[in-house]
Amino acid sequence: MPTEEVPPAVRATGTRIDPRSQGGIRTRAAIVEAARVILARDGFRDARICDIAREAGVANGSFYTYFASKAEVVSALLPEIEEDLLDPTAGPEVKGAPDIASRIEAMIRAYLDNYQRNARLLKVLEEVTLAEKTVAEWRLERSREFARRAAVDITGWQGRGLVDQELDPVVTARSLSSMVVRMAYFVYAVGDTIAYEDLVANLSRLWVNALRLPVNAA
Amino acid sequence: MPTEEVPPAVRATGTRIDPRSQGGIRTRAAIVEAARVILARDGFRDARICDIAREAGVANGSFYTYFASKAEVVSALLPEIEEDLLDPTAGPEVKGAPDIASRIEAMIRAYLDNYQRNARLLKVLEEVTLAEKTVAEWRLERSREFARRAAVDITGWQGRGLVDQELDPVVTARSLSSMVVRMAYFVYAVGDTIAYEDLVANLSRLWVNALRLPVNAA
Amino acid sequence: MPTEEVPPAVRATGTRIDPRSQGGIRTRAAIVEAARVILARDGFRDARICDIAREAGVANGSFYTYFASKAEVVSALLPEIEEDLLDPTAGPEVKGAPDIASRIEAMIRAYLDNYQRNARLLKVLEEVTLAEKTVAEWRLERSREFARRAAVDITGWQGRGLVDQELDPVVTARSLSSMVVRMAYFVYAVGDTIAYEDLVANLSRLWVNALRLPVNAA
Amino acid sequence: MPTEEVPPAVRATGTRIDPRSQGGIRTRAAIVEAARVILARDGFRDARICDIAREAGVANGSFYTYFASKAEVVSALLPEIEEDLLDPTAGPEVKGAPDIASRIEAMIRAYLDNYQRNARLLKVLEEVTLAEKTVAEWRLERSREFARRAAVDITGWQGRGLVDQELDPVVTARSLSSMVVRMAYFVYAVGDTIAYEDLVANLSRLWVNALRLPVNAA
DNA sequence: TATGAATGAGCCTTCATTCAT
DNA sequence: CATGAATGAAGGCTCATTCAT
Repeated sequence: MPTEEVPPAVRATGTRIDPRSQGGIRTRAAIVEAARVILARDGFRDARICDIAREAGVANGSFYTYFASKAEVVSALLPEIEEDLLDPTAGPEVKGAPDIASRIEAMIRAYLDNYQRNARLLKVLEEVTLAEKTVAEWRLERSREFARRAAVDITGWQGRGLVDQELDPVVTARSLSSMVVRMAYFVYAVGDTIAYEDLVANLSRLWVNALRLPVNAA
Repeated sequence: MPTEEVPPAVRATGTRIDPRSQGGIRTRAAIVEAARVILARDGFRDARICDIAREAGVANGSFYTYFASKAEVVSALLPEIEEDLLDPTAGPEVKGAPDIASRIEAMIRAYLDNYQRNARLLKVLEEVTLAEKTVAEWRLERSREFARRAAVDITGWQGRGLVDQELDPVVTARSLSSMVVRMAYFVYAVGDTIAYEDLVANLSRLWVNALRLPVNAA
Repeated sequence: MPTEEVPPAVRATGTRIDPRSQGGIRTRAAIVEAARVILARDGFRDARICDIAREAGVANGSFYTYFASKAEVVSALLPEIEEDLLDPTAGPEVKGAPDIASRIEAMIRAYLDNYQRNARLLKVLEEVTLAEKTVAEWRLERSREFARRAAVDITGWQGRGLVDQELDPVVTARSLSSMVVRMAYFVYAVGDTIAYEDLVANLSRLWVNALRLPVNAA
Repeated sequence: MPTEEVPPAVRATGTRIDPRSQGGIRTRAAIVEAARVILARDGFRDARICDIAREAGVANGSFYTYFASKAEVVSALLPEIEEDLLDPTAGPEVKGAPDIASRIEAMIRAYLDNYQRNARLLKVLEEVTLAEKTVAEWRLERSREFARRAAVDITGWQGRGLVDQELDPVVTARSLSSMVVRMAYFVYAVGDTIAYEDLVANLSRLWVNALRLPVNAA
């Protein structure tokens, strides 16, 4: 038990470097990529630092040159996941849809497709969210941001009399998104079996109904 | 180590007793109750067998007289959680509501209240679901069962022309439930801040809208 | 990096057992004895827990059943060293001396002899004192206690007009003891070479002179 | 790992440069100064090479351009400490004292003052002495040298009949110095509390008494 | 000479699980 | 059935040291 005034944790080797050299950048990237692979394979809890290091082709200690913990390397992975998750909304299919209902369907479809592609990693994200407050907060912020943007649309539609005026745009956006997220989680992460087209059709219709959108509103 | 690859050597000896003596029953119950306390306090990952044993006031080894692992004691906790979760649906407020919309609101209210009361444990449930296939399956089954029951209602309403005919009753029930579950999770487990009444009002209206229920249908 | 409110250190497995069973007592004793051997051999810094465990003939983890750290096992060793150190003062040779000067010489002789016997361990003690505040405090307290007792003698002698009235009994006791301790350290721990009898003769004479004790005062 | 058993593989490459360029000299000096700061802050064991390097504003590897180990940089610090420690003896107050007793008191005062100023570093010195044979030897040599010089005085005084003829000048010098050193260590490094003036007065009187110096001998 | 990332041996520590009493 | 000490595999993490640039 350390008796010194300054507890070790304070002096901790917490200072991880921000690579300056070319090699450093490459190594860091290799570790992040390896983490993606190992985390997808083993999940957060069962992923071992040494496996990530080996997968990255670096020494055990090199992991700690760039990250202080497993949680931290996940944080580094987050922005990539973020891009993945946000792209759908802005994808060409969504924008090109002729009416709002079609856009909603395209968005749901894009979300589910993306979830399916990244199911392993998104399950890990779920796991880390539970374990790491910082990640939970990041994720909450992302959700809110996403909801805020969706809320802008909803508010616009409300202004045009297309959507139930009594709904709170932000809570509605969060709720309907949650519905999609959760169903994607059940189907792709937990293993529920629902036919893809049934799922898309129902979720889309539930969105449209829930908003009270006229069928062909554009 | 991924759940599905546990080498035999590590796997617990398996044969756990089903207590016959009075003392045995009491001991087992003490352990289950202690597990509830410790899991709520520390979460699944951080809960230690020895802490549970101490909390139960029994020796370390006694845990293994009744359970082969942490996951197993959680399984023993499951029925209690199940009751908690299912009670709401059948609560007097739900049954006594004058119309369907009120019943839905009462149900959502009951669910949220219950979630709030058991937030810690439900967060653990989330955690274990991620970690333990058996629990994930149990939970999936519970969700389906719940959805099946809700689907019966929906189907009935569809038969009476009260609800959108195009919705698949089962997928719809699962989706709308997921929406509530997820929002409860965000608000009570992750820490999002949404005013309770706003949440209830919106979720209720989204349910009703999504089903296309006429306002005063009973 | 743990994100939980309660830092791990607080929930730490700090609770080490106080052995209840016969076997437990024996094991603990074996570890303490092994620690004595290994510490004497390697010093505090270089002593490894695993070496102590092996020397004790127990598993690595068993060390932690009884002690939370190397420092803690040293603390367990302390009382034994204490006895060693205090015995001299009360030894038969000291008590049986015909006059005060002889008693002082006997005491110094006893102290040096004891130091020589335990040189390795006392060097370790020196090391731990520097590294562990708790041990430093324990040692300081021991020194003071020792000085307090010596001060009683000095005060008595002052009362009888045998000793320089201007000396502060406590500071004097501490200073003269320090002189002996330090010389013992130099000769037996650091490796200085001074003939034993020269050392005893000089230290004794310095004590007597310093106190201004008449040669044959009894 | 005990100092004397360092396996060749672990031993540093050895050949360190003796800087010829201006820059080299400055870099080396920066490292030494940084070592002084970090060692004073963290102690020998807890001081890390990388911290010293950072403090010096040089790269990690640059440390090894000039020093093969932590112990070696301490050796480089030694001469500075030496100066600090020896200066007192030669300080103006000591030389200017009217009689021997006053000189002794001035010397003790100077020593304590200096110890207080450098307490942190002197504690480190204590630590390194325990850990590094070479430093222990250096220090022993310094002590002897100091004692030798003091012994010259004592011998002189004996020749003039001012001092107890039975004392061995060298052992006496070492012993009385040890007394002062140890008390300084206790008060300034370990944290004992003795009023400064009491300490000075007692130590001075003990010196004078121990030598049997007539009060006003000059 | 300076740089700073890479290395990896090595020690610490935990805790699920067993088993003799 | 209860006890509680013993076990030891497993992984985390550090940091002195090297070496290519």
